[in-house]
Amino acid sequence: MENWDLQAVVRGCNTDIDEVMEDSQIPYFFAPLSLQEDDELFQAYFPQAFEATTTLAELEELYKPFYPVNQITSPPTILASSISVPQEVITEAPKLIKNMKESAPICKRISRKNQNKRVVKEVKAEDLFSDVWAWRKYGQKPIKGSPHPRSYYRCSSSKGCSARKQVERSCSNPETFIITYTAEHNHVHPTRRNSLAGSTRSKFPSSKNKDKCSSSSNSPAMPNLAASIEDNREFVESVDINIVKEEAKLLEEDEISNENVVLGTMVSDEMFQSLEDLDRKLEPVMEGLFLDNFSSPWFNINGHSSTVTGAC
DNA sequence: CGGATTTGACCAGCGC
DNA sequence: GCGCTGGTCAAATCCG
Repeated sequence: MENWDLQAVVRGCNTDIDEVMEDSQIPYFFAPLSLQEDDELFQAYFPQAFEATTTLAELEELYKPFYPVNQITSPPTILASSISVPQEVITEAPKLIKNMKESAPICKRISRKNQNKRVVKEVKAEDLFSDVWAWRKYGQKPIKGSPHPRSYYRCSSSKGCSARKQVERSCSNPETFIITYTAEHNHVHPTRRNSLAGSTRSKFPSSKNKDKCSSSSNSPAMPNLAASIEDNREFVESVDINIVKEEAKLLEEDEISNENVVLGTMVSDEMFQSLEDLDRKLEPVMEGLFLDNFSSPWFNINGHSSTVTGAC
């Protein structure tokens, strides 16, 4: 939970927010706010989690930095005392958001060229290629400010597929990698994981490659190579047995990813689980909250006022 | 030999 | 307009 990389989330905040908000009916509360905004919004709605007492004037101050002034008639008035928040939410939520804030690296602007929807996942090294698609590497670039190069892959499962993914080692947690999926597959899932056939070179290198890669330990294509070779061998031996099981799992992950797209937020699996737990606990609270406050013009869900120009 | 990776060159968007 | 930077191309090379 504490190791997930907020770079992914932060980048997610920079996706085309207007587009996401237009495509969805998501209340603004769950829109991809910047971390600062998210923190402030949460603090505004759950002041008990931060302070014992909060005045309405202070609440208004908290709102100021992130609601678009020209859209606001009057910020929603919420009596802190009227909100009944479960104790565990009060204790867990601030930690979660605090972690988000603290571990958030410098926010990077999303690609200018590719404005397609993006999904970012943080995975461990052994899961780097554990999806049903076949990926062909077509480039690698050192990224300014990052000690690790970024690798570029395109889908080779089908000719003409525009799906791409970028793989970059996490700065905050070098044992994990940030995968950014760009564009969408224009074909169905392969019936079998044909990526196994096409990517053996990256997954299970020969001894020659081993030497080569051991000299460049930060090669994203060969993460933690020495340590994972044995794991990879075991993976090969068990893959036929596990392939159905794995694909089921991956399909499930795909669904989670799709959900992330809808939310316009990119989270690691651990993070997603935590957010889901938090969401479940908040659900009864938020239901009433939305009805009372989010139907007001202040939350212009479908308009174009949701452009966020916060800390990112 | 087919398909993969590597890597330098090139292109385009953005900020100054 | 220019430089920086990220993304892509494509030739060379590698591997099964």
